[in-house]
Amino acid sequence: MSKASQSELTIGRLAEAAGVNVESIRYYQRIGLIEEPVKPQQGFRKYPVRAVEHIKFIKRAQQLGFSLHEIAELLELGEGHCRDVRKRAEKKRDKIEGQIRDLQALHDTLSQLIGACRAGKNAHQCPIVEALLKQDTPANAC
Amino acid sequence: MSKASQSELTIGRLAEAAGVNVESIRYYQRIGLIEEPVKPQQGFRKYPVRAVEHIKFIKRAQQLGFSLHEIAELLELGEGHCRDVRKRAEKKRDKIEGQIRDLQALHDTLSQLIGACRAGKNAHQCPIVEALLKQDTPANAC
DNA sequence: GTAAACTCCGTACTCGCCTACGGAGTCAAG
DNA sequence: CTTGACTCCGTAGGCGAGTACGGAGTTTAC
Repeated sequence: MSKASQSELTIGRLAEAAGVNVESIRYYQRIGLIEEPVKPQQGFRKYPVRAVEHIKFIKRAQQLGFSLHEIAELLELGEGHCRDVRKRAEKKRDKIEGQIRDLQALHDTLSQLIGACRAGKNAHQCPIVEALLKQDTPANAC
Repeated sequence: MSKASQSELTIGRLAEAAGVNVESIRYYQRIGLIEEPVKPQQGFRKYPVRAVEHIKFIKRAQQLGFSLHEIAELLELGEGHCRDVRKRAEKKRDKIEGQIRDLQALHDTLSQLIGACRAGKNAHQCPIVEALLKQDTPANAC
């Protein structure tokens, strides 16, 4: 029985727990996004359980459109003084606001178009097409 | 004087007008994202002015996190019957809704953390760091 | 104590999205 | 009619984010 079984993981178990594959973890280590535990002279590296959350955070952030570089920045917010941390967080927040606005606009446009398409307002050209390309495309149907 | 000067562009002018570089346009053509005008037996290819909007649309969509492949799909909505177009547009809209929700959640989290950091609620660790990593990181400051 | 499963490490490969290069041909201004 | 800027076309290189591989060493289960 290993006395550390619930507080330490091998890379394989970590990968499984975090839902990524081993190679990705090794890649994150290579680029300095996560820390590589020292290798014991005997046996394999051991990862703390919280590394699971750490990696999940990376994946979540990535799905939100952050690059690994940006994620590294987010993580580095941890070093340095609170004021700096806050400044950078605010900047990030502004950027996110912009993204939300853009997506919202696209969403609204799509909704409007879907409505027009459903109503069949325009017999000779599909309103979606029309709007997407502003008089471009071969155009048929609708 | 060229009689078509305001309705046709060379690739260079198109690139300039759309704010991308020539190579990108050629790349988009290669992958079939935009159509390459036929080459006249004499002279250079001519692009219609609306190609500018077309490319700008691509860049806007890209900034919203669409891959070129997805953008191609959006553009292809133009082919096919209105019902199909609408179906795909609705799917896309749902996806965008999800993205907005995620970004909004991140935004709220960041806002909350920025507030906590500003209030200096937690003397021994920066709340942003704490929340980002859930008890990870070297941690100082704040 | 041996076999299967896993880790380690380096290197190489892939895929998406460009960017650069080079030797043509073409155009437009002087 | 020449010169400089631009186009054309193919091919190569680059960066981000992995993925694959292969020959070690190590651990674990039987």
